[in-house]
This record gives sequence, structure tokens and C-alpha cells, in this order.
Amino acid sequence: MTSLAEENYLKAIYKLHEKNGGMVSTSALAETLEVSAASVTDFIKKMAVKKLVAYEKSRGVRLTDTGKFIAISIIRKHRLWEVWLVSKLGFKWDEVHDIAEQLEHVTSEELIENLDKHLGYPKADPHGDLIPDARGRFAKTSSKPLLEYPAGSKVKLTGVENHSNSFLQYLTKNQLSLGDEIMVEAIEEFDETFHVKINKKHQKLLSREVVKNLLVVPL
Amino acid sequence: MTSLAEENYLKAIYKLHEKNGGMVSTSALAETLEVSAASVTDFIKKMAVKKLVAYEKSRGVRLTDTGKFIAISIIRKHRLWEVWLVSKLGFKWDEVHDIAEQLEHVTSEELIENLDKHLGYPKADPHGDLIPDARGRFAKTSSKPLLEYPAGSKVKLTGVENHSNSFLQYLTKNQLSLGDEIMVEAIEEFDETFHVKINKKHQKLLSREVVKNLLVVPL
DNA sequence: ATATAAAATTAGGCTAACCTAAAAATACTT
DNA sequence: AAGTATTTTTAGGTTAGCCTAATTTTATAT
Repeated sequence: MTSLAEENYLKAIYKLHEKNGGMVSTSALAETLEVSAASVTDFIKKMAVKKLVAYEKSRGVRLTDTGKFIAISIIRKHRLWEVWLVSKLGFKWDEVHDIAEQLEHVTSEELIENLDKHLGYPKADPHGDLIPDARGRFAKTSSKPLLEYPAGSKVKLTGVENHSNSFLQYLTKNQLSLGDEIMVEAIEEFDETFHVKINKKHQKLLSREVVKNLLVVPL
Repeated sequence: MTSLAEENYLKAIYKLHEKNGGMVSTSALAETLEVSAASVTDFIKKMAVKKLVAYEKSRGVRLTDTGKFIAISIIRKHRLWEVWLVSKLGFKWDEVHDIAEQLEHVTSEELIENLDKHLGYPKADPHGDLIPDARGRFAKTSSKPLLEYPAGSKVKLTGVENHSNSFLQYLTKNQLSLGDEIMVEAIEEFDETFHVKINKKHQKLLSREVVKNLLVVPL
């Protein structure tokens, strides 16, 4: 069995690898888990004995297949719970993270499969993050930051890169929701501000920082 | 904040007090929590410092008002989750205990209030146990074991005293469900076997052991 | 290539929640 | 009321997961 601490390490290693690639450093883990580097060194050595990670002294860790599968199944649980919290319990998308963080550690395969069914087998969580299937596989997606699209593009908002409450609340306040159609009318050469039209109706100005964090697919 | 261990102690003390009244003994706690008596002594002393229990050396513990409130709110959470598991996720009543045991420790007032609403403010869990309100108050009930009723009584099945899987499965197999009407046609003087009619249709024989564990209200 | 800075590890310690074995307190039996 | 049995407590110890301070290793800059 994997302990709570182990699960959190696995998830953190998985996410840091997603973000930066390659091995995950002790300091990066210490930072995201908010523990000392010494604790991390200690802990990952024990995880290596359990074959959850491959550890190369002073160089970092990577997940083993087992570790990776467990990490993904925690992410699966987290995202399914987030869907539930928003679609069934009426929470807003900026309110669900901490609760899902607790729920994701509940262990019952049957529970998760029944939850998945209850939710209608959703493909993505409320932030547009893909939900892996029970075998740990993710669907492929072609979503990229809106920033990478040229003027004239017509796209659909499918997710957000940044999950901070302030960003989510900014989007809510500005009536931007997943599924919205975004037409790029012009881009300021100077500061990369985007002039867009949302759902063929509202015109808006989006800063570089915003469009960098909006994930979209071509329409 | 109360730790997982503290919550489990509080719940155990609450339930043992319900069952036996008076102070709860070290050995009874050790038994239900499956830890050594020495560990219990140790732990309840710490809980006493935190004012979760009143501890009288060598005599036992009782809950303080704070401890009692926390215990009841854990029971509230447990029962609400059980309702959810059965009514929304399709679990059977003999499958939900262990999962609810994990879910009950998730901390978010808002989550529980939203769950309560989502479930339509249920009054009882799938075993007929009453669900306390957010302020820790239980509705009054007049339910008693069927064993205490004389021949000729007409009652409604509202709960079970015994929550063991084997008993729950026995009831399922014999098509006895909460809400059923039970008419006591006769009682064997010799062994207190009950001759009953269920929902005005099926005749059944229920052993003393069974009727002792069926909670009913008069009709 | 050497000096310095940064990152990682080692060494030694802490706390929460458990344990066993021995001692003390309480309860039971006659 | 005394002696035995049971329950509870005390004493001392373990493990998981964390800590700080000191040391070693790796990276960076001249």
C-alpha cells in the first residue's frame, strides 16, 4: 500500500516531469511539497527501495512504471472528483482544488469506476485537463496556448494552463468559459495584446499573459 | 485541528457510550480501535489535554461538549456519504461502510452542506440510522426492535440494529427492505420465532435473533 | 582550471501514534 | 477481608515523516 505522503510525492514527481521533462530534482520536489530538501532525499531513497521511483544519487528521480501508474490514477481520481464537485454539487471551478486534493486519496477502485459512470465518463475536468482512463491512458489533444495562433485564427477554448484562483476568477469575471469560440481579430505587434471576439458576440482585449494561459484547439 | 486518529477515537468513544452508557473504558476502546490498551491510555491523556475528552484515571473517559460535537459531525458525514454511495452511485447497503469510513474524514463544511442538499436532506442512512443536522442534533425516533412487539402488531421496518454484512445480506436475500410493512401474525412461545406477513403479501418466519435486530415503528 | 555559488546528502533529532513488558490499581470470589 | 484475576497505567522502545546544521557534490563564472 502507498501512504498519503508517497502518493503526494508520486503526484509531484509526475507533474514536475510533465512540466520540465527529464529527471526531477530534489530541490524542485522540496519546493512543491513544501518540505526540506533533506526530507526529500530521505524519502525518495525509501521510495526507490519500494520501486516506486528510480533514484540516481545527486542527479534526481524519475518514476518507475508502477510509480507512474499510481501517479496517473491519483490524477484520474482528482479530476473525476473535480467534475463531480462542479457538475453535481454546484461548486465553482476555482473552489474545488483543495477538496479534490483530499478526496483523491480515498482508495476504492469500485468507487472510482462508479463515480466515472455516474458522471457520464467525462473526458476532461472543469479546467479542461484530460482525465486518464482506468488503465492510465490519456486521450490525445491538440490544444495549445492561444498565444501561438496568428491573427485570423478561429479556435475553441478547451482548457487553462494556469490554475490559480486569480486567473480562474479573472476568466469568470470576463465571461470566458470552456467551450467558447474565440476569433482572433488582431494582435498588437508591440505587446502581443490579442483583440478577440467571443462567441461571435463580445469583443475583448486579452493580454499576452492571459492568452499564454488559454488552451485552445483550432475550429 | 483534529487528526485522523483523534477522529477515530472520538467516534469510538461516542459509539461505546451510546451502547453501554457511562464512562468508556480503556479496554473497550482498545478492542474497537484494535490497538493496545497502553496506546489508548497514552492517547486519551493527550486528548484530555486538548479538552476533547474528560479523563478519570483508571476509570475511563467521556466526551466533552467539543468532543461530542466533533464525533457527531463525523457520524453525520459518514451517513451522508453512505446515502450518496447507495442512492447515486448504485452501491448496495452492505458495501458502503468501508468507503464511507474514508470519506468521513474529508474536511470541508461547504462540501457536506452541498452534499446534504444534493441528496435532498435525507433523514436516515441506508441502514435507517438517523442523520444529525449540521448543529449536531438528531431527530427523535420511536423505533424499537421488533422483538419487543406482541402478536397482532402492525409495524414498519425503519432500521437495523446489527450492521454486519451477513445480516444485511440475509435481509436482502429474504427481500426485507427498509419501509416494508410487517404484520406480526403469531409468536412461538417456545423460541420466540415470529410468524409475519410482509407488505400484506409474503409470509415469513423470522428467528429471535433476526427480530431482535430489526428496528420498527408502529403503524 | 580554480574559486565560488548552489544543490544534494549525511548526521543527528523531533513528534505522533503505535508497541511490549512490568508494575499498579481495581474488581471478583469465596 | 484476603487472595486472585483482570484492567489500567507506566516505562521504555519503534517507525514514518519531518526538521536543522554540517558536509559533500555539482554547476557556474572567471
